[in-house]
Amino acid sequence: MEVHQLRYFCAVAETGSFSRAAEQSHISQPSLSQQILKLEDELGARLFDRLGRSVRLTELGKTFLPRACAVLRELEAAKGDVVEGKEFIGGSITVGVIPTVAPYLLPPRLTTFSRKFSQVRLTVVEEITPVLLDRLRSGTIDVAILALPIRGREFDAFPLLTERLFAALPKKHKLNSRPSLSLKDLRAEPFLLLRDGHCFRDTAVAACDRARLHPQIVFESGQFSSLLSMVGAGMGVSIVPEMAIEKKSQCRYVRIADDQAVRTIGAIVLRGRSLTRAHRAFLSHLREA
Amino acid sequence: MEVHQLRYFCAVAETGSFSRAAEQSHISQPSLSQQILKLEDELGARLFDRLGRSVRLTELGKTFLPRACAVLRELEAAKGDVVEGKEFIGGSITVGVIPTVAPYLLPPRLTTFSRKFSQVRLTVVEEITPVLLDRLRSGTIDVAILALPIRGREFDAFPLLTERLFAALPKKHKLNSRPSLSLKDLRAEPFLLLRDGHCFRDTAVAACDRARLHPQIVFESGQFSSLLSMVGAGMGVSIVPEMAIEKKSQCRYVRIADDQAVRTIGAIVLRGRSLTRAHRAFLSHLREA
DNA sequence: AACTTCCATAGGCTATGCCTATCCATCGTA
DNA sequence: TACGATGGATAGGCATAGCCTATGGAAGTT
Repeated sequence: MEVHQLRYFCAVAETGSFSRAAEQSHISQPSLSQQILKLEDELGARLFDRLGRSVRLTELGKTFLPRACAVLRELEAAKGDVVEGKEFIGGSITVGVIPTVAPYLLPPRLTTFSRKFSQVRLTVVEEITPVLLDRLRSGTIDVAILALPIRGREFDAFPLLTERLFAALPKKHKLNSRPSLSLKDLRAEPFLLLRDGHCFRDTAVAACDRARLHPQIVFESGQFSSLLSMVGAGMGVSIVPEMAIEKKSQCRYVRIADDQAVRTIGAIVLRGRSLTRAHRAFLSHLREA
Repeated sequence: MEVHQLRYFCAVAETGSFSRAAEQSHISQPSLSQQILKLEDELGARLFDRLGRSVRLTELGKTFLPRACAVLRELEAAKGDVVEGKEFIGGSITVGVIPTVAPYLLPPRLTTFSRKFSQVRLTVVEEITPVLLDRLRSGTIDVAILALPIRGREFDAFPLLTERLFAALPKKHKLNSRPSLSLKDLRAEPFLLLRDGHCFRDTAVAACDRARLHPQIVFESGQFSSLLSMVGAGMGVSIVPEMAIEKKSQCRYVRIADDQAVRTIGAIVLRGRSLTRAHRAFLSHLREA
């Protein structure tokens, strides 16, 4: 039983004539005849009485007609749903962010996005990178915003911005006046760093490694604001990305003059996943803003 | 969008794998792949995300799945309806009868039929032959019971019985003692006949014509019982079919010795009309009884 | 009786769905 | 890192099935 057979059947039922139905269906009368015959064959019963003059539904045809119509209606509805679904910018997006980005980059962009696409329900979760990657794989988040690069070809990445790293120094530190400094200059300083698991800790440690620096770590925290408070209190120095700089804190910030002392923030999605219009809108909004 | 594509789509959604779905659908994996691709192409969007390991429905696929299932369900329902409808001996039959048969032949057979096939709703209408033919054509009755033959190849006929004609005579008529008589013997008698339009009038008149008899008609009625009452009252003679003989009436009946003085009762249906099982059961019941 | 109308049949062509073989990417494992 | 296993996509060939035109045959019309 094929869709076109049902179409032809309904056309004949509607017009009361094979010829008319064929015309309406844009096929030749014999072709339509064949398909009706075939349908009747499969059902094992006649659907029409062929009287000399006209054609009339049999009892069975009468019971079959609404069924056939229902199938065609359902089909149209299905197609319509898809088209609509494609046009529609809405639905929900769940975005995951690493903690060292969450407070700085996202809030303003989320509000402008939500204003622009009020149909889209945004959910944000804050997790460290490996958790985000797992959640991308399992589909519990759609997009992750984190530090690039991510190894492997498992994800598609969209870089958003690259920021320099800064040394955070106590207010009265002797290096404060310098426009920039090398990490080597911090050799003697006690360090405050993010806790293990935070990718920016790795970024900072990598930068130190390149400078042959093996810092003594005197404090660890899960968030920059704690580190900066401690730095302001004179416990030591730290390394922070540009976006973490708090103007009104007790710290001073000096740019680190190392071309590799940067971090790149980007959005990634699971490679091969099809993106809804909402997803795409979100990604391009992130890039524009 | 074809039915088999929807089937494959549902199979993939169910099994979460093209290969598994292909196996379940008894086709090769490439064939299934092709059809899914084609479906996606027509819809203009991906229905599945092909991740390395497994396959997952896209947002669009998720909305499409229940639709596709609905179509398939409707289709099954339609098919089921037809099969059921074929098995079922029921529904309704409307049968038309001419007035000169209605009171005699039908009642006993209808009751036995209704007892046997209690699911079938029987309706009877009493009309003269041309009206019955029209109603067969228009489909407002399914079967007509009337005097054969019917001219033309417009109908299919099922002869039921052939009955002799009898002369109905007043109780004290001189011809009463004869075992049979010729119409010529009635040359002198005043005649009572059915009204014009009743086919049996034509049958009787034709018989008279063959006997070179041009009867003087003194009474006309639409039913035999009126004629017979009048005959009993001595108004004249009449011609009646065997089934119209009323044993307890004031008349005497003498067989007419003319091989052509018969009438054949039969059932007819519109040629080319498909008959339901109920129709066929009714026709064969008429013949058996 | 010729003509028209309408559905069915016949024969040929093309498109399409299915097949096997193969490719390519991913994933698990030595 | 390299290799084999798994799973989907691609390529090419074949058979079916739907469509076409031409024709047949029955019924109704002029």
